[in-house]
Amino acid sequence: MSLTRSQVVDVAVDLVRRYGLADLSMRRLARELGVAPGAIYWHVDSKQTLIVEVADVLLGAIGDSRPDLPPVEAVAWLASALRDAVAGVPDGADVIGVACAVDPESIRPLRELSRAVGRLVTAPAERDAVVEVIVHHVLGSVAAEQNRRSARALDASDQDAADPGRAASASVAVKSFEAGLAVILAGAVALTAPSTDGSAGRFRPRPAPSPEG
Amino acid sequence: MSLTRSQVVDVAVDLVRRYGLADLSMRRLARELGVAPGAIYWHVDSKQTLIVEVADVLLGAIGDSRPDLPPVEAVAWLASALRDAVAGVPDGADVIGVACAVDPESIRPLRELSRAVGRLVTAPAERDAVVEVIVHHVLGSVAAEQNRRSARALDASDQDAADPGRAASASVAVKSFEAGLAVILAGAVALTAPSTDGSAGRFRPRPAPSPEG
DNA sequence: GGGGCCACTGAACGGTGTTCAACTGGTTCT
DNA sequence: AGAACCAGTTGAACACCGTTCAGTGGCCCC
Repeated sequence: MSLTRSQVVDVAVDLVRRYGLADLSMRRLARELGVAPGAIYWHVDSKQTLIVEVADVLLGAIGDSRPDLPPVEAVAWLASALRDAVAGVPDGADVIGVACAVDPESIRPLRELSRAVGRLVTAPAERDAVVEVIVHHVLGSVAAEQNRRSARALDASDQDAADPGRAASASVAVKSFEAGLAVILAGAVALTAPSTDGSAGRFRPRPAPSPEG
Repeated sequence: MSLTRSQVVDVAVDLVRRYGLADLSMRRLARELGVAPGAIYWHVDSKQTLIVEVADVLLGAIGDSRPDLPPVEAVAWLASALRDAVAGVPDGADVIGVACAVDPESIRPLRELSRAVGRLVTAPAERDAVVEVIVHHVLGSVAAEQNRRSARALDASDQDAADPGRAASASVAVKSFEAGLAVILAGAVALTAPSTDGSAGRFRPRPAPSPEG
C-alpha cells in the first residue's frame, strides 16, 4: 500500500508531540515514514501547509463550547481549553503561530471563541477586538512559557531534581495566564456595561506620534 | 581598520530594516561587511545574541515615558509607541519575539511600560498581568498585520495599484490594535476600582478541565 | 629579529526545504 | 500477450543555512 496524506500528517503530529516543531524536518519525517524526502511532496504542497494540518489536528481535541455556562465563564473556559491544548505540545505556540500566519481561517476553535464572545459583547467590532486580545494573550503567554522551559532545559547541566521545579513553573504560568485573562474579561464586561461612576468608563486611546511618519 | 561589534550590529539592523529578519543570514551579513562568515563570530557569540542587539537598537528610538500624562493615557501612549516601532520594521514582531525568547530582561521599553502601568495598577501581580497582556497584544497584532502584509505581497501578480490598499490596511490594523488596547485598559481600570453595580466586578476564572492531566 | 596576539580566511560539518528526470509496479486498453 | 498509461517513489542535485576550527597574516612589544 502506498503512502497517504493522512499518514503523513499523523506521523508529523507524532513527531511534533514528541520532539517539538524544531525537530519536524521533511527529511526526518521521510525517515520516520520509511520513504525518500521527495515522496512527501507528492502528498503535500509544502512544509507550511503540513504545519497548518498539524495545527488542525492538535486543536481538534478541544471540546465544543459550553452554552450551558454563563457567557463570561463560557469564554474563560474556551480560552483556558485553548491554552491547555497549545501548552501541552512542545513548541505548540509556534505551530499555531505558523498556522495563523499561513491561513488564519483554518483554526476552528477561534470561530467557536468568536461565537462565545459574541454572547458577551454584541457589537461586532468590539467582539473582534476582545477575541483578538484573547488569542494574542493565549499564544503569547504559552510562547513565553515554552521559551522559558526550553531555556531551562539547556541549563540542565548541574540540576537533576527538575521534576518539582517544572511542575511549579507550569502552575505559575497557568496562574499568570489566568490573571491576564481576568483583566481582559473585566475589560470586556466594563465596555459592554459602562458603569455610572466615571472612572471605569469607556476609554478611547489617542494615537501616538508615530516615529515612522 | 578592523571590524567592530557595533559595525556588525549596525549592518545587521540595516539588513533587517530593508529586507526583514528572514533575509538576515550570517553569510549575507558577512557579504555585506566584505568579510568571511567566520569573522562575525569573533565579535558575536551567535545569531541569537545578534538579534537581541538588533532588537535593542530597533526599540531605542522609543522616547521616554510621559509622566505628564494621566496614568491611563501614559500607558496607552507607551503601548502605541511600542507598536509603531515594531510595526515599522519588516518582521519586527519576529525580531522582538526572538529577543524576548533569548533574554526577556533586555527589552528596555518593557521596563518603562511596567513602571507606567504601576502608576495605574498598584498591586504587583495585577500590574504584571496587565503588562503581559499589553505586550502580547502588541506583538500578536503586529505579527498578524505583518503576516497579512507579506501574504498580500506574494499575491502581487495581477495587482499594481497597491499603494492605497497598503495604507488602508495599515490604518485598519492600527484601529483594530487600539480597540484591543481599549479593552485591556478598561479591564485594568475596572480591576483597580471595582464598581458598585455587581456586573462589572472582579472576575476569577475557574480552571478548565485540562486535557493533559 | 623573534615572540605573542588579535582579527581574519577557507574549508569543512551536518544539516535545511524543495525540485525533477528517471524509474517502478500496477491497471487498463487493444 | 503486448503496449500504453499513470500514480507513486527514488536519488541526486540546487542553493542555501549556522557554526567551528586549523591555519595565516599583520601588528606591536620586548
